[in-house]
Amino acid sequence: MKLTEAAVTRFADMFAALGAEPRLRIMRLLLSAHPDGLVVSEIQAETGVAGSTLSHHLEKLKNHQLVLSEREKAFIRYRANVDALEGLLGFLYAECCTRNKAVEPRKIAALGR
Amino acid sequence: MKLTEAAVTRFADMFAALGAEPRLRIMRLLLSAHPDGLVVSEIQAETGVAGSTLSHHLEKLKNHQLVLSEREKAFIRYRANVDALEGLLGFLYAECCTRNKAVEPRKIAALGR
DNA sequence: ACTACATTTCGGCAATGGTAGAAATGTAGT
DNA sequence: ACTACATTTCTACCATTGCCGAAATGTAGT
Repeated sequence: MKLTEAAVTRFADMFAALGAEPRLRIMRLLLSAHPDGLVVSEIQAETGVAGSTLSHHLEKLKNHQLVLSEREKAFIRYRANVDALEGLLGFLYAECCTRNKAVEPRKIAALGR
Repeated sequence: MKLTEAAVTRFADMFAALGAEPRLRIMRLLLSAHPDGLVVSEIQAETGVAGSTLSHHLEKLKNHQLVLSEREKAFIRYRANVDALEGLLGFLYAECCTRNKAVEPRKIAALGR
């Protein structure tokens, strides 16, 4: 269970990366084009955001493993990292309902004092 | 398909709500205690965050439908809104690979690569 | 009504994040 | 080498957000 300590931070960052409208749009765009992906100029044409802004968003998505990129001649192709997405979405439910009926509320409340 | 215009904003906000470490912790805590949920003081005891801070986080989660709350005597009980979560997680993949299945001569020709 | 407790609201501060123009870097074709 | 194009870095600005102590509000028991 100690694994989750660091994991929570990592996954929170991944959720945050998806938590900005332009980036969520980009993510869905890349998913719709999966597994081929798209090059930056294509993404820019569809989203209409400034190049520098787009680059920052892509960098953030990449830093948090949500997308992968590779050079392709003069272009750079981005694609969704579906494995990382699976892990992210699964994380939330990982311990779902594990406490069911296991502990009595009063005892937990009393722990803080 | 233009449903997604407004939806992207809404879901981005939901992802953003999960994109802060304390809130992700709270969310997982509530999920682990699902469907019973927890009252605020219990959440506070486990997370250790200041009461006012916790209240803000819970408010944000609630505003974006990620949690539900109801009064229970002097306490307020929060529980995870699993339906909303389902919708959120499903949203990402909603149009996954849709471009792939569209018949495009160029892509079909390139399949051999 | 008084008291104790649970939770939220208020006020303000420090840090982060989104944005985009301009300049820099990388890549390919001629 | 020169030119055109794709993408990123630099820089700066403005808005948002997380944080918490103190005060206010709500709730129940006596």
